[in-house]
Amino acid sequence: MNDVDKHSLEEMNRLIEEIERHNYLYYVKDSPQIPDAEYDRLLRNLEAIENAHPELVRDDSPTRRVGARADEGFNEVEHELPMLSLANAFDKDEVREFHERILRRLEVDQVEYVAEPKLDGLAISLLYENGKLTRGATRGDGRRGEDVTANARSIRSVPLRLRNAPSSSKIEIRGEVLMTRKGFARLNAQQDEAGAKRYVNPRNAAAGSLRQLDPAISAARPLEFFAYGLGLSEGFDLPATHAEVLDAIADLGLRANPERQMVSGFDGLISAYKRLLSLRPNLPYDIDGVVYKVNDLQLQQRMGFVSRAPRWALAHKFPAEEEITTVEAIDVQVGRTGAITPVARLSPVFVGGVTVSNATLHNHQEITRLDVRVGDSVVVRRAGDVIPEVVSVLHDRRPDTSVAYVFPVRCPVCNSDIVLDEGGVIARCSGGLFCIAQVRESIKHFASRRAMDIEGLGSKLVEQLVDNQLISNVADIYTLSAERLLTLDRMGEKSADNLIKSIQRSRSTTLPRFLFALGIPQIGETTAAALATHFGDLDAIMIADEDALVNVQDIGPIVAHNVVEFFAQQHNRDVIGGLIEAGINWPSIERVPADARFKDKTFVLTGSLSGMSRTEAREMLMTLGAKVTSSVSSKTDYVVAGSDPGSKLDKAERLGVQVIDEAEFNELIGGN
DNA sequence: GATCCTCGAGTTCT
DNA sequence: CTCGAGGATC
Repeated sequence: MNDVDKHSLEEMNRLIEEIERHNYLYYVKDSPQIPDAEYDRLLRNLEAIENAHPELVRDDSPTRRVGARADEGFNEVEHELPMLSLANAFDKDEVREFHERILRRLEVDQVEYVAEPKLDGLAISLLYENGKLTRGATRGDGRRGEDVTANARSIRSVPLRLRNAPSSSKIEIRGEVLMTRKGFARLNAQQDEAGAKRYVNPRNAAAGSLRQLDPAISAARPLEFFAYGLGLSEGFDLPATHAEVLDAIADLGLRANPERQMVSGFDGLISAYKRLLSLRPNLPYDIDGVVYKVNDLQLQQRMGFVSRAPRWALAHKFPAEEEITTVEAIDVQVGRTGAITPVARLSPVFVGGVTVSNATLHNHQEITRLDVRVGDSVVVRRAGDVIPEVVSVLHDRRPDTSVAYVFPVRCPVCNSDIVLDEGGVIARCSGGLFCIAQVRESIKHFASRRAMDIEGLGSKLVEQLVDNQLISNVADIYTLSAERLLTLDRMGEKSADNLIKSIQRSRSTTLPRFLFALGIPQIGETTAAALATHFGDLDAIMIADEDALVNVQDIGPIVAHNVVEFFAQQHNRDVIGGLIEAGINWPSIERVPADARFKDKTFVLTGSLSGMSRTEAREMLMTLGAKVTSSVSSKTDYVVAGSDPGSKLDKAERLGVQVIDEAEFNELIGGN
């Protein structure tokens, strides 16, 4: 070997070592020390040397993650130590039994466990011989699995070489391959673009990706690996506890789950379960439970196995996020704007921790996309706080007698024609004021918290009032008397009195709230506030023509037209007249001084503040001239993060928007 | 004419 | 919270 080659070889080995170190820092330590671009540069440098000296290329080089296509499918491999399954527990009592059985068998009064999330992916085994990855295999039936070495190599969080591995060793790492929720969403978007089939959930996507015959496809999929234990371990000193095993695995360069924790006793198990359950919605990947393992390996051995599951471990499952149920009926709802929304009435099913009996089907397109019919078996999903949705229809379970769903052409409430609006997606009842459903919904909107805030006048009561013809428009609310209210079912003196009081309170309001309450199409809280500040009083808005309206910030020709149209209708003018007569009043708009402290500053509030409600904070900011919006963008000046902030915080950090906490916020506004 | 930003509207259950 | 679309901007 000449000097040049020798130099290249040294440089190549140095680069491989450095890349492996950064992989370790990134995946295991979760603290990258160099930007991604710098990492890519290292990879490219390595590639350049390898291209110049093909004869020197090492097969464990990080550039060699993607191998050749397996045309013949996967070979079967036998696990030297079977990959066992875990016993499941679905409630506390089963966990208590598990714990008490362990205490009894081991004749101890307390026992320590490791608790970690049960990742919803697929189990694989990675075999490292003398530190090099030589085989990756799926779990299969536990005894035999499929050889997916080529695809396992393409996963970035699977090191091709262990760090500090004993020279003569055979170490089998076991863990879970999964796809993050973000990666899953991205993949499905790509599948859509390519006209390919969508995956149902991240687990299926991970399984499908790992089983691609072409490792190049597998490599392009966002797969991740988390180790949860050891299989075979020859030439490697086993520590005394499972927690130490996981730490040792991390030292070898693999990622163990960062949420693992040691707990003690039954109460410890349950608190770990609760902690992970609350963490669940915020984790980047799906988990379907918690795994408890006796920490002490000697004690594990004394516990032994039952059939194919260890007695020292238990999977405590969360309520499933997906369940199968049947569609009993498809109804349509009529919204305040006449929007016709189809709703699937479901046979009640416990999913994601609550009982779900309704799920929106959004619109006729969605019904066509799903091809859902009454009588169908459907998969319903509810993850975290997310609203339940019908994910898919099990078409092979469809009864022979089923008939295709026909979208109604007439409003089920008022029998008016249903028309598609411009986009062709939203169907609307053309009944307008003649549709009692639209009247009911617009009254509910008027009374709602963000509008006139009439406490006690909720959905049920509005329906009662309208159905009993005590009111037929929003002005009628102010003609109600306690005596009339008492004629309603389940209405006592106290409730009637309280309602009259809150109606009275609502007479004093603000112009933006009043405008919003009217329910003018396309006029929400923000636009209502813009109208109010621009024109100053109601009369000016009512007589404004389209040209005048488009001068308002964020109002264009379409919205302007809606506003003019609304005030042109005699009925609307009458109702507004009635409301003013009934004593609705608001303080005249205080012009925000041009030198206001936060003039032209945009704020977004997230999480809850301890000192004031979000609404209070918003109103305070607005009086100081600030604009308060609901979504973060590059134009946002400050994001105020209270406790338990939502996804807005992540976005703010990504966009580099200034984030301030409650203390800083108080300081900022305190200067006034 | 295309692209980005933001608002409005509708949604489930406790 | 998410989707669709109006409005602003280049």
